Amino acid sequence: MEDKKESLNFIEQIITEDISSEKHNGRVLTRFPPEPNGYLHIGHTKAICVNFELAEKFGGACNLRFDDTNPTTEDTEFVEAIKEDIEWLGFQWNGDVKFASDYFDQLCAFAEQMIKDGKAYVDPSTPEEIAQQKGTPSTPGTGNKYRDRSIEENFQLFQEMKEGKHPDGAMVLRAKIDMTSPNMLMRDPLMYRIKHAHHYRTGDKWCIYPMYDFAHGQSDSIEHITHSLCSLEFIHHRPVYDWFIDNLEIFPSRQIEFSRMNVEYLITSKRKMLKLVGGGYVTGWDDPRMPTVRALKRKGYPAKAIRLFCDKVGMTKRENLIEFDLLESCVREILNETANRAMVVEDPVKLIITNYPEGESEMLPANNNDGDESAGTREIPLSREIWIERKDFMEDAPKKFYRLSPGRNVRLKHAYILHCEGFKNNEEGELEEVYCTYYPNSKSGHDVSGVKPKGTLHWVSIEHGVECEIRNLEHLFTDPAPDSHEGKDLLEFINPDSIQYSKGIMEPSLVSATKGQQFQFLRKGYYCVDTDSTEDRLIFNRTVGLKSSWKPKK
RNA sequence: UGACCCAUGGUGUAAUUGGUAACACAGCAGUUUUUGGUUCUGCCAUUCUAGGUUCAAGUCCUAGUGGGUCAACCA
Repeated sequence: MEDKKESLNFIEQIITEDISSEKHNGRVLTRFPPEPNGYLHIGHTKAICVNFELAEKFGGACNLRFDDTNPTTEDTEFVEAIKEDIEWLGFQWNGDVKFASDYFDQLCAFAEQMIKDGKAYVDPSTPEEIAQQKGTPSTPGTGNKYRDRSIEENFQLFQEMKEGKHPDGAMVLRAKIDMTSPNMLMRDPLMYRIKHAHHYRTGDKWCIYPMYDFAHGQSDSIEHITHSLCSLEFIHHRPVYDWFIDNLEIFPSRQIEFSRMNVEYLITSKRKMLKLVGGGYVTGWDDPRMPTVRALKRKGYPAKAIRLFCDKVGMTKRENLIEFDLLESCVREILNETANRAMVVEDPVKLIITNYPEGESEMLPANNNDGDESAGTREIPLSREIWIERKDFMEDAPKKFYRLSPGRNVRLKHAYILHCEGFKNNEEGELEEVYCTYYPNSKSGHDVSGVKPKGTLHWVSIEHGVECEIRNLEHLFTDPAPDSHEGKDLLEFINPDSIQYSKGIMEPSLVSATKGQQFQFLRKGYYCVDTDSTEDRLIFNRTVGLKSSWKPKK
């Protein structure tokens, strides 16, 4: 039992081998390298968990480095948001936050070294010409005359680029690798381009900026990253990554790729998310239906649940589409332990306990969480008239309907057993009132009535109940993979009912609930106090429903 | 007309590295329960195809099939 062999995923195996061969003296340093040009989403959480947790598992650390080499898309606002999200997820990065822009001087020196080694050249070709000369994946590219420029001339031109003597797009610095490589990225990749743009950190100091391929590996190397874990889409960059490290003769960081995580109903393309926000399909980046980390948080998903989910999803190089059910199961698993229970009635119907004395009420004790005594207790007021859910009464009920129906018994949670005597419909034929008697000797915890009802209902005293708003959230899309349909726009799959607003009546103890606080509304689901809540009106997001084996058919 | 990555129940992963295909989620049935929640139990269902190596192949080799990826002065 104790010696159960723990299985390692393929990255853990690599790291284990590296440690046992004393590569880097057994040191493990990973990094999470976002570009500060947007908010983190569910897809990022996988990369975050992998990098931070693997480092921790092997006694190492994980750097947070902002890959900020494109001044026109990046902003300090996103730096702050990303840091906040990572901390919320419960991770602490190694030392100070790092920035690729802190390495601009070093990167520039690397470039000059490449030029002096005859391995880089300045090319004034237009983007179209460069693209054309690159060939296609199935046909080799051809070099141009600038490849053979002299070292002195290249050096001179690069200085001019750096000094701002040339306009944007006039020329680029390229690595001289192999224009006939079957790997397109090895066909003399661009190292530097001219951009007379203000950088949010370096200001106007630079007018040339390194490209990803000339910044990422070198930044890893500068930080002595041992294992640079990234998603599969970068696999073709690895030869470039290695080529620069080899030719610069710098610290040999190693890139390892894994498949990104795709989750049903959630999209992770920034462009597509922007479409949702920009088009008003959601209220913003933190709309609880969005796949961003801040949206999931607002919806009530605990950080622990998201991490549990990432762990359960595993680690491979395969394409995947993970069922939304797995995510929800993780959320329920965490919330079941941590969320206090409360009673809230949605779509209420009045129930009158006809033999309960008018004008009287009593306080009934209730556990906040039956599975966790430390969660404490609260008191719930009961009076003659209460709200119950409309769904909990049926005139002609099937045998398996364990709720209210004329002649049947049912328990009010934390209170007494009721016997249903009758009901009244309004003129439209809708249920208006339900009439019951209660067994005074059936009080919860002191039941000597001998009555054994099949079901238990939640309820709220009409006199004491407080109104709130409930936002019932569904998938934003009607299709589990809305962006996978060739020729069809994502917006064709928008779910028009992805958010439904309804009124709820809550037990009075909930009035002191604070933003972000999570509850299980008995028999309903898990709910979280939304940030839109005000002093006098609480708003709850439905985080996830409870599982239910009762399915009323037709 | 190229290169690279991948292929195990419905889904996601595992298999002591060549030795009885297992875990989780979902589904179904039951148990427990003052939540049709929770708990617990059981059931269902798996190695892409064809060759080869081997006493033995999910695992190694070859070919095929299928899926994915690769061209931005983005990262």
